[in-house]
Amino acid sequence: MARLGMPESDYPDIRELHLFSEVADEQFITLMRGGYVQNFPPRIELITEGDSSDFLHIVLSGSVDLFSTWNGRETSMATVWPVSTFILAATIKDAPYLMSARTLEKSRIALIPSQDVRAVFDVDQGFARAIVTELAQCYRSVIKAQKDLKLRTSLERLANYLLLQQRHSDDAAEFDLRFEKRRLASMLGMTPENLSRAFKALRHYGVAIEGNRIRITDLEDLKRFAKPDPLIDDPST
Amino acid sequence: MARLGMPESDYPDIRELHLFSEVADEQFITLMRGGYVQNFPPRIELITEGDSSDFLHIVLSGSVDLFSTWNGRETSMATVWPVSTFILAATIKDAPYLMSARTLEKSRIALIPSQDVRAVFDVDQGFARAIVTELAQCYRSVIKAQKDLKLRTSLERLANYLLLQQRHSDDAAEFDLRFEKRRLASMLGMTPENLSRAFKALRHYGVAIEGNRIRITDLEDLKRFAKPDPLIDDPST
DNA sequence: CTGATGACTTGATTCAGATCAAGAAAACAG
DNA sequence: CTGTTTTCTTGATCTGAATCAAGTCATCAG
Repeated sequence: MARLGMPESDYPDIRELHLFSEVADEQFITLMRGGYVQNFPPRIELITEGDSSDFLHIVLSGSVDLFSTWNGRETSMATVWPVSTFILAATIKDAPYLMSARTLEKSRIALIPSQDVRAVFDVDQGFARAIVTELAQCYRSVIKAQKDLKLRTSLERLANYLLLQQRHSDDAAEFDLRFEKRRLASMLGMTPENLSRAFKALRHYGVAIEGNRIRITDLEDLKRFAKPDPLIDDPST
Repeated sequence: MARLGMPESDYPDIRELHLFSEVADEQFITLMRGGYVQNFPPRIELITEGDSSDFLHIVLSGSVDLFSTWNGRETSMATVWPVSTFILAATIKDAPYLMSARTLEKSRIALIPSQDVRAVFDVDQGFARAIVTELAQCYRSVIKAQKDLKLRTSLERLANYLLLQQRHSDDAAEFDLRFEKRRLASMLGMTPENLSRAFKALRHYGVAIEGNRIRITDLEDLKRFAKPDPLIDDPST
């Protein structure tokens, strides 16, 4: 299934990533030649927390769930969409993964040996700079997630999630959820049962739901309840 | 109170930070000359979330609480001890602070203009590399905190916190808490009342408390309950 | 020493959210 | 299409933790 060397047809997508856009051609080719690409079925565990970080992973299509476990419990930490990388920090530090990863759906994943990444990082300043920006971005994302979790109730988290999804759908009044509800629940740090009840509760604040379809009937009302804050909800800052 | 240019007596402490150890002498001097040092009384707000990041901060003595607020609620995110920096990510990205900071006690803080940091970052490869390691470290710390929060009850968090503090005290059976209990509570994501009850509950697992003094009477018992995990509790990995 | 202030504890109550249990709806295989 | 499996919903109950209220203890200024 796997074969060494990335198909050249995948180069452009990866090259467009902020992380690789400033790498010198020569180094970029080196990275690509050393890596490979695999297609995975849904629900395959790609990495397990605690393992050493042998590869930087890039999601080319599909989606990946980053999750963690302790003492028999499990929680979703983040979802990775194409095209982006994950476990960059472990790769750079040459430290064990803190999270496990599994495909949510059929996914195409590029794998680049961690030692190649570290080697290019040492010689290519454009790459080093991009890594800094990426890591700073990742750090800030987790801080925002932490604030969301510590400062808000689950109902407030859901309300803000819906506002974000609406912006993501070009501010359309109607849009579909991007996940299964059970996974959305885990992402928001709640149980499926509770999510179901939360959707019902949001009817009072201008949200109508039918199956996977969300309709925002009163945006102002929802915003008044959700109190979105760029320092928590804006992924770009 | 403030005056431009860092006192040279502070150079060595800062130079020893991993972040600055690989910077070329010339650049280091530039950074130090552009910065300054201030002594702050306890409970002074140093930065406010949302403000633009004008300075990289370094705690030289004392300690600093990083906290966040939303909708009238407040939570402690982390505590910074000497000698280390904070809000590096915001400085690098030239983005607004995501957290506020206040001194916990009388503290000596160095301030280095963010634009200087970014400028040196662009020209000094050793500095860039150190920043990457530092950011990766910060990122992983927050991930661990997130796991602690999502996967454990408050009692479990306290138990693991005590184990960590014990290691920090050279594995002594007795040691003192480093904070006020009310702040410890906020750090652990619980109320002071609840912390008080939690300490009592841990008596059943080999912990004796009297005032600020903790005595671990049965380490094995406590470990059995706390189930410490290096992927959550070990700050070094 | 004495009173005042703030930190800490303790108990009673409330609340958000988890768990348990069962049914409804949707997805899917044969 | 039909039976099976899985997801989703709904209701009842339980639990961890917050809140409210009152008291104790320690610290410190006068």
